[in-house]
Amino acid sequence: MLNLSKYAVLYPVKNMKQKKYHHGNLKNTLIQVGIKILAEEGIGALSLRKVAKNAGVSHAAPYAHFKDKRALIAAMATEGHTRIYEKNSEIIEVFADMPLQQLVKTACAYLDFGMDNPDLFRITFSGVVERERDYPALVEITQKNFEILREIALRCQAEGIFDADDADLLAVSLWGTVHGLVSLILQGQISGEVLAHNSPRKLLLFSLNQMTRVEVGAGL
Amino acid sequence: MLNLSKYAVLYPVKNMKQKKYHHGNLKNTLIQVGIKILAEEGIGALSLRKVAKNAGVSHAAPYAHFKDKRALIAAMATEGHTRIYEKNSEIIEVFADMPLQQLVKTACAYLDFGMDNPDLFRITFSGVVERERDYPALVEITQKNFEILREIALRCQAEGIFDADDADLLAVSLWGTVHGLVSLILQGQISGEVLAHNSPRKLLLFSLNQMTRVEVGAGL
DNA sequence: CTCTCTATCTTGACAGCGTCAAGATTATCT
DNA sequence: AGATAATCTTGACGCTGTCAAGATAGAGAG
Repeated sequence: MLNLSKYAVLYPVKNMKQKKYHHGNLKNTLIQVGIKILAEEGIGALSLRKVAKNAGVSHAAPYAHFKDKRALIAAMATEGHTRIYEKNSEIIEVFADMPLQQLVKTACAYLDFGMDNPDLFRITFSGVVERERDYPALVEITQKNFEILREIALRCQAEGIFDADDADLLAVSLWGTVHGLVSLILQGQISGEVLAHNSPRKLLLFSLNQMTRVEVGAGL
Repeated sequence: MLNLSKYAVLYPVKNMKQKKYHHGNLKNTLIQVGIKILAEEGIGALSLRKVAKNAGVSHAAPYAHFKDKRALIAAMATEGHTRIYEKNSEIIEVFADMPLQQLVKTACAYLDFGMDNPDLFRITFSGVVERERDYPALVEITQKNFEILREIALRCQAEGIFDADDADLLAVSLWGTVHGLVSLILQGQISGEVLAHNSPRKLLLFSLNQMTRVEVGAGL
C-alpha cells in the first residue's frame, strides 16, 4: 500500500530520518500529504497547518512555496488532472484506432477515479481555475485533458458513432454527462434504491448508450 | 429587487426596527441571510458568525435552531431544492401533456438556477445529504424533484422520444447530463474559447438533442 | 394574575484556522 | 570566502465553530 516510489516523493531523497532545516522536497511533499489527508480524513480535515505538521515542518513553512491555501489546492487539483491525463494517455495507446473503446474506457476511468478518490475528485474540479491567470499549470493540464476527449469525439464522429458534427459541442456534452453522473453519485444525490438496482458503471454505460448510435458494452 | 414578502421573512413580523430579546422568526431569517451572503459575497464568506451578525443576533444564537453549521447548510440546500421544485411544478402545469416541452423547460430552469445562484447551486448539491438520517426534509425534497424528472422521462418514453425503457436509468442519465454541464460551467472548467462560441443554453440543448430521437429546439 | 417550565438568546471561553512580519538557517553564486 | 537569495521557524493577529453557563421571555397551569 505504501510503496517506495511514493515515499521517495514524500521525503527528501538524501536522508529520510534526519531532520534538516531545509526539507529539500517540501513543495511536492505538501501536495502529496494534502492528497493523503484528503483520502484518509476527507476534505473537511484539510488545513494548511495540518499539512505542514504531517510534512514535518512548521505551520508557516508552506508559504515559501504557495502563496496561500488556494494555491496549494490548485497544485493538488493539477496533480488530480495529471493522474487522469496519464491514465487517458495509456488508454489511447492501448486502444489505438478504436475510438469507441477509447471513449468508453476513458469514461470508465473517469468514474473510477472519482469513486476511488472522492475528495480529490471534488478538489480537482472545484473551480480554482476561476482565476485562470494565477494557475497556468492547472489551466494547461485541464486543456490537455479536454483536447484528448475532443480528439476521441472527432474519431468517433468519423466512424459514424455520433450524429452531430461539432467536435467541441460533442466533447463538452460527453464530459458533462460523465462528470455529472460521477458528481451526483459522489454527493449522495442518487437515492439508495436506484443505486441498489444499478451500479455506477451501469449508469455510466446507459448514459453513453443514450448518446451514441451504436451499442456500447462494458467490454470488460 | 427587495420585495416586501422576502423582507417579511427576514425580520419578525410584529415590529421590524425595535430590537427584542426573542427574535421571533430567527430560523427562517438565518436561512435567508445565509442565502443572501452566498449571493453577495460567495461561499467562502459564509460563516455562522456572519450569518448571526447580519440577522442581528449574537454569535451563538443559531445553535438554538441548528445543531451545527452543516445543519444550517442543509436547511439552505433544502431551500434551494424547494425553489427548483416550485419552478418545476409551475412548468409541468403550464406545459401539461407536452412532456418534451416539460423536459426542455425544466432543464433550462435548472441551468438558469445555477447561472443565477452559482453558490446556492453548489450548496444545494454539495452532498450534505450524505448523512441521510439527519436531514429528512432535504432527502424528501430531493426525492420529490427526482420523482418529477422520472415522471417526465416516463411520459417522454410513452411518446417515443427515447429508445430506452427504464425510467429510473433515463432520469438519472438526464439529470447527470444537465447537472454535469451546469457544474462544469460554474466551476470554470469549460474553456473561454468554447464558451465564446457556444452559450450555456446552446450547450444544454445540444446535449439534450444527443439523447433524444427528436429535434429539441429552444422553443423560446 | 402569578408561578413554573421551557425555549430562546447572550456572554465568555477554547482550540484551530489562514495569514503576515521578523528573524534564523542554509544553499547558491560570484 | 563572502554576499545574496531561498527556505524555514517563531510569534502574533483576527476570525472561525462550538460549548457551557447564565439571562430573558413566552406559554401554559393553577
